[in-house]
Order: sequence, then C-alpha cells, then structure tokens
Amino acid sequence: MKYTNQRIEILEFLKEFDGHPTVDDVYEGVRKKLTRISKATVYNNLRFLAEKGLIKDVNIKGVSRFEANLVPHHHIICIGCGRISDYESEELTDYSLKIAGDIEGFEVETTDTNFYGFCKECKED
Amino acid sequence: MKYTNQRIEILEFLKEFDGHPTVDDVYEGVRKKLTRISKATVYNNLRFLAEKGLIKDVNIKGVSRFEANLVPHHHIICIGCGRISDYESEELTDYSLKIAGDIEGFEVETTDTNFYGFCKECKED
DNA sequence: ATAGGTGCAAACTTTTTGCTAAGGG
DNA sequence: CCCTTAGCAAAAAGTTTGCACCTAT
Repeated sequence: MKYTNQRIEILEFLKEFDGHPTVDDVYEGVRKKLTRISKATVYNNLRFLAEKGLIKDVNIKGVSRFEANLVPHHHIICIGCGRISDYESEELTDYSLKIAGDIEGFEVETTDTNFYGFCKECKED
Repeated sequence: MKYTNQRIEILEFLKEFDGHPTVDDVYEGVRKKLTRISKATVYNNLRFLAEKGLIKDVNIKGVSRFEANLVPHHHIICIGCGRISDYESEELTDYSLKIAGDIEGFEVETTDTNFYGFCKECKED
C-alpha cells in the first residue's frame, strides 16, 4: 500500500475527528490542507482504507460514516438528531462474544451493539 | 393512515419474505401482484412505514434493507456474502438494556447487536 | 521504472420530489 | 367530498469509473 499525501491526510483527519464524519465531512476537512483533492479520491480512499481494515465504515440511517477507532466499542444513536457517540464496554463485548459461541455454523469475528434512543437535547422536545 | 393496495402488498410481502429484502427486492416482489406499481411508491411507502414503526429499516453495508419482524432481535452478518440472519436472544437484549441504564443523559429505547463473521459456505473459502 | 494513485468529468445508482389523476375514509 | 396517495418523470444526492497524468516505492 502506498502512503500518498491524500491517504495520510484522510487517516489523520479521521483520527483527530471527534465523532463519525460523513464522506462530505471528510472531504471538507481534508480540503483545508489539500485544497486540490477531489471527492472521488476521498470516496476511493475511504473505501480502500475500510477494506484494508484501517478504518471502519459505520453505516447508520442510510448514511456512510467513518471512524478510525478500531478498539471494539458500541454506538449510541439518537433517533432525534442522528448524533452518534461511541460507548466502550468490554463487558458487553465479552458477553456478546460468549453468546456468539452458540451460533451454529457461523464463525463470529466481531460484534457491536447499538443503543437507540434520545439524547439530552432531544429528550426535552 | 390509508390502507391502499400498494401499502398492504408491501407490508404483506415483507411479512412473508424470509430475509432482509432491499428496495429492489420489494419492488420486484410486489410487482408480481401489482404490475403497475412504481418504484417511487415503493420508496415512499417503505420510508413511510418505517417512520410509522410498522417495519424496520436495517441499513447494513450501505444498503437499505427492510424487515417486518418487530420482535427485538439481533443480526448475524456474513462479511463474505453479505447475507443477514436474525438471531433472537432475549437474554442479550436484557443484558444490553441493563447496561443502557448506566449511560448518562441518554434515554435508550431499543438496542440490538450485530455479529460479524463468516457463514458456513464462506468459511470454507 | 512502474505499479498504483490522483484529479476531473462523466456515468451510474439510489432516493426524493413535483405534478396530475385517482381512490380511501 | 376532501385529503392522502399513486404513478410518472425529472431532479437531486450519493457513489463509481475511465482516462491521462503523476508519484511513492
């Protein structure tokens, strides 16, 4: 794999971004440093990096979002505003993996749990 | 809410379909009975029904898929072929909801867990 | 030197919308 | 009868691809 400027900046952006940016978020963010980068390059690299396992494609509510946090974790998703937060719980991951052992004929590699509900702001409405 | 033929057939199709059909699957399936239905109607109704909570939009790997199974359950997703199976485990749901109580400032309504790995067929490759 | 990547534009795919006609409550 | 919905087509949004040029290894 080649470490081009574009690739490095995209990875860097994802690592520093606090949240789960969409393709456009990544494009706009990276463009601040690499003004001439094309959106196709962003798409191609996000796909490429996800296939290589260097980032994760978190597809929620029909929108592709990305994250560079590779530590197993869960997602808290607000039904109201769509905001996504990470939630780390080794306990829950372990519990799920224990259960996964009972699924016949299927070899589980990873697992994650989604929590759907309302965040502080949206709860008030 | 109006119970039009189109709406009824889409709901019926989802209830009888064994799996997680895409928009196209639904369109092709329903078209066997309602030959003149348009794809826009399928899109609009799937969105509408999902908003009403009569069906669920299971978005996995960037593709919208739908299901009429409203009983809380989990998903087993094959990384190889993309096939999705339901997995019912009240135990796991309860465990997750118990953990959810500790998430500060967030009111969890539902939760589900995804298991990623390889199915029997894909394991062999 | 060269395999693989970039930028750009165009092609494709997927989803939403505006409009008129029609059908359910 | 009225308001929502269907069908159609067109527009918008999202994603991939072909090609000529470039660059990391």
